[in-house]
Amino acid sequence: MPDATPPQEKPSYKDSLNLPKTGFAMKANLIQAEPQSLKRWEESKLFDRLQSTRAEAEPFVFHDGPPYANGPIHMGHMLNKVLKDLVVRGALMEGRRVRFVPGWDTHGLPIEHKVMTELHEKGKTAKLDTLLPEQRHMAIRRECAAAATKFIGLQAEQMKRLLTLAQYADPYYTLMPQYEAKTLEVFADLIDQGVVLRALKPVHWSIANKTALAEAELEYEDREDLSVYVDFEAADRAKVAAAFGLLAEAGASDDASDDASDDARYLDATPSFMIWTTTPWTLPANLAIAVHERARYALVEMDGSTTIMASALVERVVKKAGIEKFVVRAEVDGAKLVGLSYKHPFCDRTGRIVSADYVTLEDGTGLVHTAPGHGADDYRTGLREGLPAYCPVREDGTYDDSVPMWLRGKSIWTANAEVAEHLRASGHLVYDHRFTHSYPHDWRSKTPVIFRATEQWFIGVDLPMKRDGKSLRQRALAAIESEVQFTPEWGRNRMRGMIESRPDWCVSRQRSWGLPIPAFKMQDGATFLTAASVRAIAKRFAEKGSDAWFLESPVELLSHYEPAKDPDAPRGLDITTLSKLQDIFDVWFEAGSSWNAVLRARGIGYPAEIYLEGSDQHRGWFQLSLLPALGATGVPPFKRLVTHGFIVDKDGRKMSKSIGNTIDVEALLKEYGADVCRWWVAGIDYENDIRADSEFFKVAGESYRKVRNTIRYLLSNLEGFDGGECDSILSGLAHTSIDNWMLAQIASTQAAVRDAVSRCAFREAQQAIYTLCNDTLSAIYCAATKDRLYCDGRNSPRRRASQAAMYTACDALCRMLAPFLPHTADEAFRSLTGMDPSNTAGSIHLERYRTLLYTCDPRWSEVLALREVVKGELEKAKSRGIENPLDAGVLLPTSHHHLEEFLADLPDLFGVSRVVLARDQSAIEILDLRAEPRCERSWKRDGSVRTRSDGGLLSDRDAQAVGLA
RNA sequence: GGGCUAGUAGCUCAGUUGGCUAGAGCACACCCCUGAUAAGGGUGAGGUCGAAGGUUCGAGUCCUUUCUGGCCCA
Repeated sequence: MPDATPPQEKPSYKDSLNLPKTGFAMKANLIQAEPQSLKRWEESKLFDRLQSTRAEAEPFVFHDGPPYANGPIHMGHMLNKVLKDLVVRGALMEGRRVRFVPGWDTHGLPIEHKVMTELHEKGKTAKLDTLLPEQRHMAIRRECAAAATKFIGLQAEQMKRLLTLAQYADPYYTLMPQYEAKTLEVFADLIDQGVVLRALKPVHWSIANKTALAEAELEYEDREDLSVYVDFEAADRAKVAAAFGLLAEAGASDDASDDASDDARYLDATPSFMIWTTTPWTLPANLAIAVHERARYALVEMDGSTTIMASALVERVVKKAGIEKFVVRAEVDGAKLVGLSYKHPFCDRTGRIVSADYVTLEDGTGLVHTAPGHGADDYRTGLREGLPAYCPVREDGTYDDSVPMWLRGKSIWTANAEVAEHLRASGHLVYDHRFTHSYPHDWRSKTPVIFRATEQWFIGVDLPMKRDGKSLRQRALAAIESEVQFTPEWGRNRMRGMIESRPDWCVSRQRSWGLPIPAFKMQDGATFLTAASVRAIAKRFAEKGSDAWFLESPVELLSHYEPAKDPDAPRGLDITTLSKLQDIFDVWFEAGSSWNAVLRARGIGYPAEIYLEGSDQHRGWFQLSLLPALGATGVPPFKRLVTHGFIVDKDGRKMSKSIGNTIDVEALLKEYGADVCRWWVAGIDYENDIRADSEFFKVAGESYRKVRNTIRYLLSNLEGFDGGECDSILSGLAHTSIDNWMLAQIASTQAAVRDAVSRCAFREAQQAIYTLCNDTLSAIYCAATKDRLYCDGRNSPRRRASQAAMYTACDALCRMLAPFLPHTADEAFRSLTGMDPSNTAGSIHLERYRTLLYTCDPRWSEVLALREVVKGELEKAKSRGIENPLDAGVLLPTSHHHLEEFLADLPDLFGVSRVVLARDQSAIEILDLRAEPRCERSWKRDGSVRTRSDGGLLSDRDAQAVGLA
């Protein structure tokens, strides 16, 4: 049955309210909107305008470490680039002039190896090998340059998509002629300081291709080799005896008795040191035997000979050699053996026992054959012991004339057996056998690789520099100690340790894809390289690029060189007879010269305030920038080093493609947008490992939405409000008003954010902003002022004051958020200031922080504490049926009467209808107002509600607002 | 194997020089609001501080050992 009487028409006041309204959408739609912001900034030349409008501003020198251009960006790049952008944009908001030039590392083996692999797969390497060396270099270099350029383009687009602000129109690449020239100038400065030297160092060497190889070019394959146990006769029996606490021979001691039992005290045969090696061909280069100082060594008598080896290995060795009887005469720590000497079994020299901590007791004899010219460990030991990197093997794998006659000119591979036979014949061979092991091979020729000492260029870290006689190591340690700040602080220890223990820096490589070391060979075989000649070549490279090294003659290359003006020019120098050497620089030397090639060459400033990279760069870019810079300028290139950790998966394990736990940056950007990704980065504790999982970005997205919604709410209450009126309205604000309290919170938060950002404590800044949005604004201020904004007359002073406060808050929030959320902050700012879409020039990113001087009454902490207590009481009152706070009133006891000045705002602050300072009240009491009339417009029961002339139940305030006095 | 570093609620993190019942936020549960509404507010539960031992009146904090990760070397 249809209802006969229609529902009674009640007066509806909804239309008379000032309800929120804004064009700022709740849904961010970042995926579509961000590219539009990006386009607007690009078209309005935001970066350029920031340079020109701040020409006079205090510069902030910040420098980009060049990532390697060999693939799309990954999570590590995203982390690094966003952190850097927070630094850049943070400084911009402080009003600084920031010219951040993005850079790329373009030379080096990874690209060359990739290119060579591709050429190999296409069957083009054979053709390459038919070319003359310089043509071959050029062919490879052209391919490498194309590959590097391709990846730079890809990475730059991805970095821009992360909304990072940098001089993308004019980046730096290490392959640019100007950059190459500036790198050479650093090298020339180091030559001037006297720290560049040429010395031997073992490298992986392919005999088949007569070339040095890098680790990445090795393939490990099984190979059968000859393994030999060899006795090296001690040079001085007495000293060995003494080391083992024995006497050298019977009667050597005056007080020796004739007692036959004392035979045990005598060592009457000359003992040998037994070594083991799987490369008998390196025995001619043996210069030392290494022992471990803390390992035990035994003096063993067996089959008529006396031999020294590690105690732990005696049984195994004896068993292998098939020796039946043996006696351990004495034992001693390796430390006691250090310094003893021995006779080389077939070369006319003695060697000595040295200490090395890489000696293990897993294989062999515990005494390690050491040939500094043929092994990496051996070389290091040799450096420490002052032994030369002696290498009697020529580049074709044959011995030179420094070895005994019977080996000269022989190939090392045939020498393996011959050496063993020779040792057997002379009685030095204890045991030999053939065995199969994993051995490095040249990836191209598939032939076994050897370690062979070759001439290399070094930067000596212990040589005194001309400037002040200090070495690079001394200067670097001093800089780390007191001239550079570290974030986190432990970076200082880490880097100090690395500098203390680092060897000379080998800066030469035998490759194609890199900056040539501009050294020449003179007719007499001497090397020609002076500071002046390097500077002359630098000029030439600046004009022609470093390809000139492979395309031009020495005369052309040295066209800017004037021997007469070069005090270091060698006597009898004849440029026309020079030949070019073919080494290139370690890519780290190029990257490590960027402070000169970018900061100084472009007039940006020196040194940089901050270098910010992953913690792996303590050994990499940081250290290898510090050393050249200290050499060339005497001053560290950075005032502060900030490092971040590595991205690991949600279980804390490193990300790798093979495990399949990587996160694709491109996919993240497509799903969440850059602002959310940046919000995630801003919130992480970047100093340590950073766990990442796609789920975490959902959380960041939620947090972002909270901030966005708070801004949206502020904007929605500012419809038609003119921000220009803020100052005049707020100047009359009562010190005890909630508006003033909120503005004081904005001011202190902004101060905290600025401080945190300047310290790169982005997480701290982000949390302060989030708390401001979530607590101060959303939960407290906006909830409290909702009533006056909605229900007061549109132009009531109370409403206008809150609008002015909200405008100021929103404006400040945009500025605080600008570094973190470049798109959202700009979108909000443009909405706040009423910018037309056609206005493409205006942007938050041209602004800076505004000084906010608001402070609030100190009693506010009491008021807020009271609010917490009241919330608790209201919660309890729910059990009495008072579930809606607007059904409640609050009686405040006498003890709170000193808060009378705050009374006007207290009902709104508590969310209740009425607050009364009661007389003779001892405790807070919640009043049940449900029996009182409820205003049909504001839903408050404030005691003034009564029926008005239109028939509606309204409070006085609401009646006035709708014009019903 | 060495240097540096981390391990606190399901998750992300705070916890000054050792000092009250170890704090936030998110997520979760319950409630309110329905005039920020694919929003907003309130309340609550949740931790033997990686493990073991030690110093101390008292240890998340200091010492030793150890386990599990990370970066860089070897």
